[in-house]
Amino acid sequence: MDDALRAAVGPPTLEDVARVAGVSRATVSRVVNGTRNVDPRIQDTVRQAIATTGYALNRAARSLVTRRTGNIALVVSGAGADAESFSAGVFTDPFFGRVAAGVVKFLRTQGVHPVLMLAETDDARADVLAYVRHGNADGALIVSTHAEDPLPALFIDAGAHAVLFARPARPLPISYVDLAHHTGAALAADHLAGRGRRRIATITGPLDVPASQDRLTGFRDAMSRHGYPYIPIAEGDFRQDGGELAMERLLAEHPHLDGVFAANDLMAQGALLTLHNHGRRVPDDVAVVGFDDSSAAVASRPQLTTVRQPVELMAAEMARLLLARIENPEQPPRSTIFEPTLVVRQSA
Amino acid sequence: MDDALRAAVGPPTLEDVARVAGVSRATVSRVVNGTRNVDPRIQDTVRQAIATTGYALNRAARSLVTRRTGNIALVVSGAGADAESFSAGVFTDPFFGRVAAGVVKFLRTQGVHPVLMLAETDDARADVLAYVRHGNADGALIVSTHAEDPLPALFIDAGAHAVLFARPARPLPISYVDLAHHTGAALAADHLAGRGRRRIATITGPLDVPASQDRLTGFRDAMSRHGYPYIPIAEGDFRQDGGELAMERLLAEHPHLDGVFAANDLMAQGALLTLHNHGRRVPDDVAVVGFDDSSAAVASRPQLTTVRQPVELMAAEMARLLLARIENPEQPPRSTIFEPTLVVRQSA
DNA sequence: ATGAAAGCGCTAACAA
DNA sequence: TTGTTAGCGCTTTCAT
Repeated sequence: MDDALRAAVGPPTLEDVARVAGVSRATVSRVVNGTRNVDPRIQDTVRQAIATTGYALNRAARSLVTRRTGNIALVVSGAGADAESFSAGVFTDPFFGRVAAGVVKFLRTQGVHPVLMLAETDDARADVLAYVRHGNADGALIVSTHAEDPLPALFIDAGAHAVLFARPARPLPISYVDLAHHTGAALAADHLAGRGRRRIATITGPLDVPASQDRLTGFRDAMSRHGYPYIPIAEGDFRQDGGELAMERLLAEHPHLDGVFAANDLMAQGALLTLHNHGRRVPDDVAVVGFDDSSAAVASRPQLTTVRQPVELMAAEMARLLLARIENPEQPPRSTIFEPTLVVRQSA
Repeated sequence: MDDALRAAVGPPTLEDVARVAGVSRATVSRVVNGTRNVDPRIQDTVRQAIATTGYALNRAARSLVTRRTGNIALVVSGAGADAESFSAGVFTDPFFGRVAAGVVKFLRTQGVHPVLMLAETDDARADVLAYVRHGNADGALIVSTHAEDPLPALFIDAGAHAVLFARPARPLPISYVDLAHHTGAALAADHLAGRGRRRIATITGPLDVPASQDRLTGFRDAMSRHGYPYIPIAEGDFRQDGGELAMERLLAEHPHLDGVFAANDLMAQGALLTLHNHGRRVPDDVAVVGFDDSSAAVASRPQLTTVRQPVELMAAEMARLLLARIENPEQPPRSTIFEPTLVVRQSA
């Protein structure tokens, strides 16, 4: 009778479980939260009661008192250039998909959930910041698409928790994960040199992005170790079109080149297209090495030899760093740098 | 003094705003929620106070009383085939990125936030269902990657709100958005026939997926209207590899074909590669039409003539349908079917 | 049109 | 080890 009434009223609460188990709300709460200091036999009783009532935690209620939500913001942030096309483009980039996959898979082992947010305008950035500042998420995972993204600084100023994917353009007291780009580029250089290539050029990413710079200097350093002090370069934009155009320029100025290192796979794919249009066979005439090991690497023909960036692992680590920070806010910013590996396929 | 104390204590609450504005909590709440019956002058005062205090709503507290979270689950659900590779692949598909973009952009106009979830195993599905059943999200947007996804039925049985992207394989009392695939395929057929192609074949998607079937029958119907009752087909898997292989088979059996309709752009891209390997020029020797107008359509060379699916709009509508359902749970399931358009580029 | 007050479900002192 | 109790910040009757 009483039970029937309750059933109609809503989902079971701690109170219901307590009544069924014949204990207090507090004890049930302790069991639910895995606190010690609860008699094993009572624990069993409580668990029984939880099962029979079909109890599930109300996160809003918990959140109200603990001031934790169990949610974190997964933010894709841009410099605010062309806001309209931004969202379409960024989510379509296979890179972001890998980040999302890595984050989701790690977070669910922790019972934490990612809230997807876009921060492509000043207003949107303010919203994101307000959202986490006001406790609607416990922190933010920020993936910036541009070098001068103001969002990380906003988070720092507000004292809100955040972890970045990739080192910020200017030093900031904030945690991030990144790749040893220098090492990765050296892997590419060694491979190209090892295949006997002598006239080697490189297509860089946008040079205001730290990763682009690091890949370029890493490549140059390694090549000069191999005895090639001068490396022709063409700046790209990390997109396929940019790769095509850059390759055109390189070919115009250096028609006899026999090796190219592109700073990401999308541009390498573009380079492949241009080379093909110019009748160059890959890898016979020109060897091409990409960077990332994204889906583009296996989608292109020939498939790309490329420097693998373990994006999913990096994303998981980013989430781990954030949760650690939330757990222990005193802890200073920490960063993790991952080591790249070379994946040899057909293009070089 | 009192203010300084408060500032150290935490973010401003309704109470703080009320004190500053010299009104009661209830009045501030009414202003915040846009309720009528508040004196315009008092509204102004309150808004002032909100601004000066930097007040922002605590969603957990609201959620506790309204039993709404303002969050919805954005679920990518698979049949559970190979759970491991699933997440990597699905988020990398440009299709999912477009859905996410459309959903995020629409939801933020409504002050609602999407929580990203993966449902690739039975356990994960149970988690997702429990999550929304227990009020941690107000409903779910489900994007299934396979025909026999059990998740929609689970939601229906549990009485939880959900809207699907694409009609389910077997009829279900649930809202969804979809495309007029039949019409889209006819667009492709008309275009191919209009270009004077006579020996036309098609690469289909997995034939247990409704969309694949609809595109196939739509294509056949239109072609027979053009006087071609027989159309060779090869079944693909909606991925590039599958397109390559299907094209191989088609070419082996019908070496003289001069037109191909692929049921999505990824497979069309694969077909392009195979055709190229066999020395066929596109569109001169063989015209190719894709489907989706995804990023692959502009990334391939030649760029694809394709049937455009307005995925972002469809995703936004999906979110709109869900919010409407949450607002008014009595309302029966509703579906919206979008019209495709033909985008003519270079491949046909 | 406004205010007073109850209470949403939970956690965390504090007592016992 | 367990129970009692006081809120967390908000919405929402019910009075006024």
